[in-house]
Amino acid sequence: MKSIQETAALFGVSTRTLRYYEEFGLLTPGRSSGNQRVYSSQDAAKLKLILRGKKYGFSLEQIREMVLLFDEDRSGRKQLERSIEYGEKRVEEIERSIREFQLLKEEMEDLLVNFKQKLEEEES
Amino acid sequence: MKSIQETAALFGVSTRTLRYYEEFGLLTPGRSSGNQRVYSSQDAAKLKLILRGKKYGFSLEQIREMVLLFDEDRSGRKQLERSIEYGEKRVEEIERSIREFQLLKEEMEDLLVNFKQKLEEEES
DNA sequence: ATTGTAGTTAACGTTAACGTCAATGATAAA
DNA sequence: TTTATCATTGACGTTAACGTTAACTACAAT
Repeated sequence: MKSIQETAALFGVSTRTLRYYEEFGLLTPGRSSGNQRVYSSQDAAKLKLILRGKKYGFSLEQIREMVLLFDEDRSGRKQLERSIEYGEKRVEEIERSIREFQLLKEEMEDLLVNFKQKLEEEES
Repeated sequence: MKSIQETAALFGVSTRTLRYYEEFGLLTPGRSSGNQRVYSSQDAAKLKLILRGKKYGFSLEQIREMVLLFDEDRSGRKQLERSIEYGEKRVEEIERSIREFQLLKEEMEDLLVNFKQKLEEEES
């Protein structure tokens, strides 16, 4: 159980960010007797996923959908099945992303080879 | 040589976007006798790179740096060498991105396995 | 020559994802 | 118990990447 400051420092984000994520419905830390936010390790795990998503350009809206997957409060089996289905779709999307990233990499490598050839031409 | 409309339609962006990219210094199409923008195939190739970058969450600022790599007007050898160095750095960054994406994928797959186990437990 | 569509610049509007106060309440240290 | 932090909820400010509108010009077709 950590305070908002500790959690923010631990993940390198601002406290405002944590409050915003809560306001946005992404994170729902508990409250102390004096109404102060307390972050469990569950919350931390969730935050880790959120930040990983952010790192790769997903919007908070998309992340919300992804994170809802990992909430325990799914009601019943149908919900669970739909969650799995949705999760598998996401994995496919990520696989597609990886492939396209690889393409981007290859394109850049090709262009670099061109550049190097130009350098060698100048040499002679 | 295409008009702004044709180019925009071809790439699925708005004309405003093309004008903004120019204003931002990313794209520099030629002008017709009547001062209207004309896009060459070179411009189109550049635009393609820009959009690919965007797709993966790079900012226009970062893209500007990347795209400058591919401009022909590099002055002299030193510039070319620096371009290559910078390009190789980018490739490394992309490789790192790919690795982390793969991690994200694996994490999600693990979570899906957990979900499925829960489903099976309910079954019994 | 006129009409309709597409183009131009300039300027203000918009949304996401926070940053930054301000006014006030909670907690820990002396 | 006072003081110094740290917390809370508004509310307004900010930046990137365009959208939208206005007032005007170019061009293609009839």
